[in-house]
This record gives sequence, structure tokens and C-alpha cells, in this order.
Amino acid sequence: MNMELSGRRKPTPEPSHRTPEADTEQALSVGIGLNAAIVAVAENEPVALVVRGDADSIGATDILPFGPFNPVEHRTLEGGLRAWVHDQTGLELGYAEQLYTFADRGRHTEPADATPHVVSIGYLALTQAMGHHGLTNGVWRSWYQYFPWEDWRRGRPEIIAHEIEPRLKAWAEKPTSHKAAQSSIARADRVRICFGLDGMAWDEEKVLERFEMLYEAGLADEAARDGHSSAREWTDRPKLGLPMQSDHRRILATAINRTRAKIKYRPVVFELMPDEFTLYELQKTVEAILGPHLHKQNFRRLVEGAGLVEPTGEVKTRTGGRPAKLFRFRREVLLERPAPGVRVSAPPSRN
Amino acid sequence: MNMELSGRRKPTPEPSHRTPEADTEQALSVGIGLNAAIVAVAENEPVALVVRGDADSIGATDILPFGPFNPVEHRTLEGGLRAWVHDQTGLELGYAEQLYTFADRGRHTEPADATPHVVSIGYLALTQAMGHHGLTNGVWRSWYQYFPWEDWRRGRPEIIAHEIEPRLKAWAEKPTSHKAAQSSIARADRVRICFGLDGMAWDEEKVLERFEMLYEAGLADEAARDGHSSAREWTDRPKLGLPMQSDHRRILATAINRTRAKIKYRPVVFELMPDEFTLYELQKTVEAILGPHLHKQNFRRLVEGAGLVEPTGEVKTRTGGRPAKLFRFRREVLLERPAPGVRVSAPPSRN
DNA sequence: CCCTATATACTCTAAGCGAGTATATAGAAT
DNA sequence: ATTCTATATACTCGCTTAGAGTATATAGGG
Repeated sequence: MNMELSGRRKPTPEPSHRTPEADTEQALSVGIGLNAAIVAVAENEPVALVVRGDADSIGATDILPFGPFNPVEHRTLEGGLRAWVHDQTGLELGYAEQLYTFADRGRHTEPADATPHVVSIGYLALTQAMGHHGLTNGVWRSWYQYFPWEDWRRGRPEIIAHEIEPRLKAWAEKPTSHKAAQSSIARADRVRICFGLDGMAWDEEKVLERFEMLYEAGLADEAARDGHSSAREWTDRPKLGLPMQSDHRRILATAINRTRAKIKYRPVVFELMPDEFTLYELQKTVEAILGPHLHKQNFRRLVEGAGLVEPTGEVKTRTGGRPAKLFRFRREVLLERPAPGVRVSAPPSRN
Repeated sequence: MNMELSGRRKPTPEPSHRTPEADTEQALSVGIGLNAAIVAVAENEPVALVVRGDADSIGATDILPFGPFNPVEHRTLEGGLRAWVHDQTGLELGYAEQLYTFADRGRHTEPADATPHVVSIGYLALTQAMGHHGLTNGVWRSWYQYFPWEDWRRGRPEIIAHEIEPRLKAWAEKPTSHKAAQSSIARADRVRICFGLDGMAWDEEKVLERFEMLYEAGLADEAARDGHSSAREWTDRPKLGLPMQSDHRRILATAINRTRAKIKYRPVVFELMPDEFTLYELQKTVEAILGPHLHKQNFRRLVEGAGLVEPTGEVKTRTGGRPAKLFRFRREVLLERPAPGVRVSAPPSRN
């Protein structure tokens, strides 16, 4: 998460010297939601598991598997999450890690003190799309349907130049409150950095920052749904990816962000792979997640050189060319070094 | 956070096909605690801000500033945290970021369904120890008092070879449940990797993993306080750092972990520095956090080369040698590139 | 039998990093 | 005043590795 730019905030003024105990009663009226962004790669497409939400004002929106945390039933947060996911989709999660806890969104639609407030704890789970023994509910959907501007596999997505860039630049020009103006970085600069405009490099790890910016600018459907004034000011708000219910798209953005970052320094790709795979399949999986194409020869050298894989001795035929050696993940690397990820060669800049 | 090794867990069995809504009532009986690990560097010593807790069975233990999240009063989690910190210490936080949300500790001391369960959201705040305008309560304490095994500034801490290594190895030998045995990595290997034993490299970013292991092995005071059986089996449990109340030491471990990791890839050291500083002071601050000594010439070259700092034109005299140029943080780097951290040259291995 | 797509192997080059050496300038000690 | 010492600053060297290019082997399809 890149919180640097938003880290410095003035604290909210508060009545002084209240003791922690005095507030316990009120604090209890907070529900805790567990949300799972379950990620896989199917046919070179990165996908997330979603279930269909109820129809609302903007139509049926997708939701991530989720449920409330109940400490009486669930010993741990992660245990509760696994239970909910299993109940709602039939899936038994493998690898899972906590992402972030959100609390400050969606308030605008609710009366300030009527509806119970909900804190969302987001989780990232990695699994194989194939071999899901018994998926009873939900569908795998490409994560680029929710974030089309993140898909750089066929070059720079046109939606950036056509829809996003002009509107964000207009938004950056708009008069802003003096509070925001005194922020260390001006809006126009934030826009350029976030979306790699005006010759700035595209940073594939700014997924969350980009979505937050679109939300803040009122360009995400969710901003309109939540009743943000910034959204009302657009007369021609374009469709920028599929929206999701509540703050689930934000959680998915966080999940993509984390996946892209982590794949580079920890061997987590293998959670997405079958037990045996070719190096080409491995590369395609990494590319599905990170975007641009990697240099094949270097990719192979780096992966093998890092001791991440070992040949099984078998080959996979019918690959369209010379039969490919099959490899498996060397779990022993975890014992040998501060286990590395898939070092990726920086692709040629495509801006 | 390194969750790889613990990520694969069997999900808790649950009654099937409960809908999220059905549990809302019960889920509400969860309190949310906001906890701040406030970090600074004072006289080359990394310090955290603690307040003194009440006396309990093992004496007065330190606590981090904390308080419950009350959504009616606080618009955001971070806002609530800032308010509590200000109330309890008089400090106005600058940089702050969320760390992790904990829920699965301390249950053993409580009756399973009587006391309200608490979920702790940990935050990391970075600030300058000096120039704290109006610290009304609390003291700055070296974080190595809580984690003496993390202090490698004067070589390998003796506490590892004398106290930790023999006991953890004994613990690794002990018969373990078949559930733990089937875990992908055996205990003995986890111990070696965690603490850099038997010639393995010391990884300064495994702070949390190490504390968790000591807790699991029953070697942390908190494990005894929480009534863990693993703690009762030691007849000569040594004092391994100062304990803290509740799970605060775990949160502090997470904070140290994050600080050490982040300082390398984001320019967060400067949150700990005064506006103007010499490169030597900057290096000492980095070393206070990361531990071992860095190569001075390379450090300077990397810091200046990355465009992180610019000379103010002034010099600082009375440094004991040639007067040192004063530098300031170049905030513009944030506009130029995916702003880097302080690239550190790996120090000569000291194992 | 040729074409093509893939797999696999080898080589070259530039950049960066770890590490060493040398010189300048202040305060402190004599 | 001179010497010593700690710091600051500048320059150099060599190894590793990442990025990129070229060449060869083996399958299926027309």
C-alpha cells in the first residue's frame, strides 16, 4: 500500500482526556466483516471469485465472498474467513493473507448513527482456478473487467488516453479546498504519477492508488452510489470497469496490488500453478498478473538460477513446438534463503 | 508480514450455509481497539512511545497508546487513532500507516463467551523524538529493550547463543502434534531460518516471525501470562526482553518489521529526521533501525545518487572533524520516480 | 518436406554494487 | 604552533547481474 501521500493528515479534534474504558459501550456497535479476494489464473487470465449481489439502483453488482466475524464461532479471523468462503462457494482456501482493514467508506449513504457501522477486513487468497474440487457457487471473473486500465498485456489500454486522462486532468484543474491544496503534492502531480501520464513511467504496483483516485474524482460508479459530490459534477461520467457492492472493488484493488508486489519478492506464483508446469506456462501466469511481456530467456535463467524450480524429468508434448520440460516448485528454497520471488526483467517502456 | 509458512491451514469446520445476515447480532459483540506503535530515533537509539500500564501478576507492564474505535466520534480509523494518541500522550502524529489487524491472542485468559472479544488494529507512526511539542505523558523507550535479540549493532547479540538457541532447539525436538508435523516446514528448520542458526543468514526483516516463534515456544512472558501450556513446560524460562500488556509487543514487533522493510524501498527515514541533517546523521539513523553498520562511501553515493537529498548550503560545525554539509529531503523525488528508499549495501556477514 | 512455433543454449554489454584508497578540513591534545 | 584524530569528500577498481541478442533443437501442420 502506498500511503505516503496521504499519511500526513491533521488529526480530528477530539474531546480531551477520555479514558479508553469510557467508550467501550459505544465501540461495541461496530460489526466486523471478513472479505475474501480469491485470485487465480485461468487460461492466462487473472481471475477473482465473485458471487452475484442483489439488484440495486445501478443494477446487480458483483460481491466478494464475505461474512461477519463472530468470535464465538471462529477462533481466528482467518478461520472465520475460510468458513464463510466455504459456505458461500464450496471452496477450501489454501494460501491466504490479510490485506487491510477499511472503515471509512460508504458512510455517506447511511444516516450517521442509525445503521451499524462496519469495518471490513480484506483478505487475499491465491488458488488454482482449475482443480477447484466442488465450486458450488460464484464465478471466476477477469480482474481486468473491474480495472480495465490495469491491463497492459496488449500495450497501453486505450481507456487511459480516451477516458481517464482528460477527465482526471480536468478534475486536477478544478478549484480545491485550501486544505487539499496545502497537501504536499498537488493534484495534477498526483494524477501524472498515478497513471503514468506525460511520459512518467507506469508503475504496475499503484493499483490501489489509481482506484482511490478515480473514486475521489467521482469517476468510479461506487462514488456516485455513495452520494459523493465529486461524482455529481460529471455530466458524462464514463463506465470505468464494473463496479462492485460496498467497498469490495477497493478490496480487490488492494488484492491485485499485493499480488503484483509480492510475486516479485516471494515465491507465491506457485500457489497459482498446478503441481507440474512448463516454464512457459509459469511465465504466462506471471505476465497475466504483472502485465507486460517478459524477456523469455532471462526469465528462464532467473527462475532456474534462483533454485525456485526443478525438472520432473517428464516433458509435455503437444505444446505446438518442441516438447517442454515439466517443472515443479522446489519447496526447499524456503529453507535455503530468504525465499525470493520471480525476479522480473523490466520490460521495454511502452508509454 | 511473512505469512507463507502459516498460510496453508485447514479451515475450521463450520455449520453450513449460514447467510451473512443471520449472524449480525452476535458479530456486534466485538470491540475494536486502535493501537499505535510510535517510532522515533533519539541519539542513535530507535525508540517507541509507551505509557505505563497497571500492575498485574507479572508487575507493571508497558502499553502502547490505544483506545477503542468509536465510529460515531471518529470518521476514520486513523482519525480515531490520532485522537487517542493525542489524548493519552499530547502528541500530534505525522506519518502513520496501518499495520495489521489481530484477533487471535489473549483468549486463553478469558472465559470463552463472557468478556467481550477485542480485535486490535495496529498502526505504525514515525516521528521525531526531539521537537515533540508537548509530550504530556509516556516515555520513549528503546525498542531493543523489548527485543534484545534484534540489536545487532554491536555484533550478534549474546542472548541468542546463550538463551534462545538452546531453548528453541530443545523446543523443536519436543514431540509435536501430528497436525503441526504435517506442516510443510519442520520446526527445527523454522527455528534455523528464523534466528539465523547453523550458518543461515540473519534476516533483519523477520522481527515478527521471531517474536511469534518465541511466543509459540512459550518463551515470551506473554505466553505464560496468557496461560499457554508451552510456557508451563519451562522450569528455567529466561527473561527475553520486557513484556507488554495484551498483544502490544506483537504489534510493536510488526511495527519494527514494517519499518525495517519499508525504509529500504520508500523514503520514510526522513519522517524520523529533523528538517536539516548531515549524511552521517542520516546513516546513523538508518543503522539504528536496520542494525549493522553500512559502508559509508557507498551509502552517501546511493543516497545522493537517488536524488533523495539536496544540500542546504549550510554546514554543521562541531562534528569532531571536518564540518559536515547539511542536507534536506528532496520532496520532489516523489514526483520523479516510484520513490525509492535508502538502498543499503549488505554489510559483511557477522554470523 | 518445408514452415512455424516453441524450447533450449550460449554470448555480449552496460550498469550497479561492494569495497578500497586518497585527500581535505575542522577540533582537541601536546 | 604543531600534531593527532575524526570526520567529510573524491576517485577508482572489479565482480556480479540484468537486459538483450543470436543460434540451434524438436515437435506439429500444411
